[in-house]
Amino acid sequence: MKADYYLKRLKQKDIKPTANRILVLKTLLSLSCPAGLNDLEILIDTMDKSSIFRVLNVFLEHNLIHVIEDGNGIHKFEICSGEEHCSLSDMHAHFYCESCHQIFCFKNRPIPTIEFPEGFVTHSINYLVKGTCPKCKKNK
Amino acid sequence: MKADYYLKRLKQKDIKPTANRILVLKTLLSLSCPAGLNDLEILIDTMDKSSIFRVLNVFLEHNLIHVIEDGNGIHKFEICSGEEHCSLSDMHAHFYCESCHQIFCFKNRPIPTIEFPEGFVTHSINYLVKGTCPKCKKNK
DNA sequence: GTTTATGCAAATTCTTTGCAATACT
DNA sequence: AGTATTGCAAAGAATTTGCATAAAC
Repeated sequence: MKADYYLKRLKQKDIKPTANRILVLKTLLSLSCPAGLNDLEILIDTMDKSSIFRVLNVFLEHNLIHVIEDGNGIHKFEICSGEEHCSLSDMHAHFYCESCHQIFCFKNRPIPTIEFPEGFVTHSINYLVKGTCPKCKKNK
Repeated sequence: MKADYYLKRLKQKDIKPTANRILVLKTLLSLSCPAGLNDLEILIDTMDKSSIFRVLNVFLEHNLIHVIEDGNGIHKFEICSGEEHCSLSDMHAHFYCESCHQIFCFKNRPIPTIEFPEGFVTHSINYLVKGTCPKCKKNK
């Protein structure tokens, strides 16, 4: 049944379900934080990094995941929460701790939107706050 | 007089003014968009890339500039607008065109802030909207 | 049997560092 | 002289591509 769920998510976005794609999806779903390519390579030791990379690209193109950039120019990938459509209201704020380099998701905090001039079409929004997390604040 | 202005900006942030630093500052001030290391290297052909890199780092440490990440994990640097202090209210929204890869600054649009739980200390905020700019929208 | 996906290796791109030479005070 | 800055070269880190093999339909 869990397996069915993965298939469903992939089929929903018109992604042909291969073993590797299911594996990547499963791994992303198991995490509470966005994961980078490196993180995924460590978590999935049966797959080559380039294969993970290509699977992520397929996921991106089909709007199953989206990218956020952590504070260091590294791409982190995150499953779109809405099963149906990865909408703007889906996007939430992230907090990057400059001390421990961890990313925190604030799913309950939708990103406030801004009005742009005529002609600018918004696809996605990154709202990243950089600072110090409670843990690192204590240890100082 | 203009030259004095550069010196003033550097001195304000306790940065020893060298010829190269003035050059980088001058270049950054001449641009309306955040510039990446590569852009700067092209614009400043008298300086080695590593020197520009190190100057930027000095500027960062002294809060003369801040980084924003464009949509592709590339660091773009931008002068803090306030001469006195690079505050949160200084930060503004950016728009990244996924088609022509250009970054647009919306200096008049301050970033709406979000409440984080107790203990999270905010240093800076990146608000990056990705989408299609008016020009690229037309050419499609 | 044709198309699609995968793994390996290597190329690219961007960032960062070591070190010797230069400039500054 | 002594410290800080710079340029060159090369190392690192992350991403991306070419190509031959393997899997799927």
